[in-house]
Amino acid sequence: MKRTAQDISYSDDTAQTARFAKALSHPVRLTILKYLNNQSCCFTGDLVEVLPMAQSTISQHLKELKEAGLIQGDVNPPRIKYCIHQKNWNKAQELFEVLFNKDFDKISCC
Amino acid sequence: MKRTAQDISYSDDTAQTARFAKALSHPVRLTILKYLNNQSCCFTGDLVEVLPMAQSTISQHLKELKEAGLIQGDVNPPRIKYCIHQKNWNKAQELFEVLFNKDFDKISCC
DNA sequence: ATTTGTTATCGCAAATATACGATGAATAAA
DNA sequence: TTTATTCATCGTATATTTGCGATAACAAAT
Repeated sequence: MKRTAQDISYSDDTAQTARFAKALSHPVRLTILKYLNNQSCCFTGDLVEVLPMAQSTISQHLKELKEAGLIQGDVNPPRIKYCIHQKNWNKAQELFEVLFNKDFDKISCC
Repeated sequence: MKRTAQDISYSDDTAQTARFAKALSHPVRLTILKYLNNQSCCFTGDLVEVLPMAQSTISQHLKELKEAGLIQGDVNPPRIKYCIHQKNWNKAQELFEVLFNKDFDKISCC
């Protein structure tokens, strides 16, 4: 019985890092995150004004960021206020730090 | 004349960060990078032994990592030695650091 | 109860990503 | 020259992503 890619199970950290990276892999989502991280929380409508794309498209990107855990939305009728999900944002930062951290005993060969 | 998502041009850093993030967004590629970063350079065959997937699939992931600039391959007939592309790897680290870095004048509202 | 403002979701089309087996290319060894 | 080894590339099938317009959902105001 042959093993294929479907059988692979990755460590929690690897899977989580990949999930975060995927959320960060689109320039629109990066723009949204930078906006939230640097300026303030905002409403969907604020982003619709800034970004030249359909409202439905932006809403979809927000959904992906929310599902990845990087942002959170608080109902503030009739609007929804989006903010960085600080705890998960910190976790993502930590995972990327670990990823880029060389082990001290790395063997260099090139 | 309507503006759509196709018209958007992003800053170099945003585009580059997105490209790096996309390369990091698959657990197999993360596994390869961790392997290279923590242990040593390696040949494609080493990865084929470690990862339970088709050789062609692994080769494809290596190609994507190479195209993203995160690794480099040195011909070492009949094999190819893959290593982290240190300069671009450092650049990626820097871009993610900037991404997660809060500006000091951030306005907190939630 | 109806209307308004805001945002999410649906349905679709096009593009991209993922994985595989089969084949090709290149070099070293026989 | 042939063979063996190693790795890339091709062709293909399936799944996921991206983007849009249209529509639904929901609370607040009228």
